[in-house]
Amino acid sequence: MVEAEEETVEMRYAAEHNDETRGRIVAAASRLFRQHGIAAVGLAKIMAEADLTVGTFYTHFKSKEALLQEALHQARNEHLEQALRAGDLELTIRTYLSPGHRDFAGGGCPAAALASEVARHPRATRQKFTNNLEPRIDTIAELLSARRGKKVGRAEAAAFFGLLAGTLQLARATPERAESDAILEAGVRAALRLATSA
Amino acid sequence: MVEAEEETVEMRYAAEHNDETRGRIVAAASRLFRQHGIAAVGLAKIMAEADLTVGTFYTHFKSKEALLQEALHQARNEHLEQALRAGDLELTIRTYLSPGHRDFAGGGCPAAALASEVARHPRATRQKFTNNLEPRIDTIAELLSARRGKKVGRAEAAAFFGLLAGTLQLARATPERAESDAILEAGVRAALRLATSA
DNA sequence: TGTACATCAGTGAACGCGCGTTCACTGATGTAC
DNA sequence: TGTACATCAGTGAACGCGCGTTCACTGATGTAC
Repeated sequence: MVEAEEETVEMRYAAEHNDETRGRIVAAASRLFRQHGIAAVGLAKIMAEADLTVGTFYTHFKSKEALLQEALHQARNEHLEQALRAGDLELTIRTYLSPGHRDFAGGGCPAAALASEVARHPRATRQKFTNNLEPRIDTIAELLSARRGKKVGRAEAAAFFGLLAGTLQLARATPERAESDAILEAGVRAALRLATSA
Repeated sequence: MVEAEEETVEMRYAAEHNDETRGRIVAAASRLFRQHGIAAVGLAKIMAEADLTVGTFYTHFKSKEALLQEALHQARNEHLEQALRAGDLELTIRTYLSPGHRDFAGGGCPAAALASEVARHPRATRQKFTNNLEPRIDTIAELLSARRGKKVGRAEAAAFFGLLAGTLQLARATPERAESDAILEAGVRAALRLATSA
């Protein structure tokens, strides 16, 4: 048998067309999952948000779980990224624990919105979730190290991040707005104290 | 018209029988909600867990939402309560951020398990959630005040509690056990530092 | 003490609905010639 | 440059399933007499 040649017949849609559609689905899912929770959002709603019908979903993804993994991989919080990129820990804290972030979960931190739900999903999904968090936590570790003048490890940075995510969640669950605002402000003070202590 | 007399015909099951059944349903719901999430647990599963059939659910509750409110009202974490009652903040922290608590969400803290999901429920439900947390947070405020030798308010205690809940959630979502354990330990150190700082 | 019976907790089947997923089909795309 | 046509993204209806909720019925309970 002679070498089987790769006779790929090239007659499909431009690759960028599919990428663009796939990206629209992931973006819609990422936003809707964070806003309403994973179980509460159906594929029909996601596809409608991406201006498509349900049927074409399986052209792009193997299952809802696969889409979730992709959505967790891609989820970004613009404002937070910006503050981290600027290397400004105090701005990061104030941005994270702001009324804006509290009231706009759809574009916010995936950890605050989905951590407890993701914890009940398959290992592969949890892995995508932590992979997404990892670079952010590493950056926080660097910023904490610089502030304290002493090497701060990843686990310690994760605990610091836990303070931010947990406090935002409590603020979101608190029905009284004034009380919720107070929790955010107290969270900022606690985070700053934790960032600077010996 | 003469005064309409209260001619209550007394011919029903003993009140304690109904209370006992209702309590069994709430206990099952409280455990299952914390373990698998609210949306993921159906009434049939809850009623089966309470050794009843679905049909009788509406004899005891108006709706699933009403049961959820009751379950949030009743949810207790035995070990944590004990540590708080003992007035031991360090034991409270170590109990909360323990592998046991991480691996046993069904009997654990409702905030760590359900905060982000409850945040998307009606105001009345969120109120029940915060009502449940309130005495615990007040106790933490007292313990923090004693440790720091300075009055610590409720919002600040809530932020401290956010650190515990958020860190436990990250530990639960982290697939690598060693990494998860490290996050819990770092959380304990961070909480202790936060508890004692000026 | 024994019996008749009103109450209502509990049963189990059914309701409409939205879910994730499948599938036969349509029609826009872009290459081949 | 124009046309024929293979590909496959997209459509829309259907699948079985479990959901929350309803309801006609059953039968254990415990009081009345």
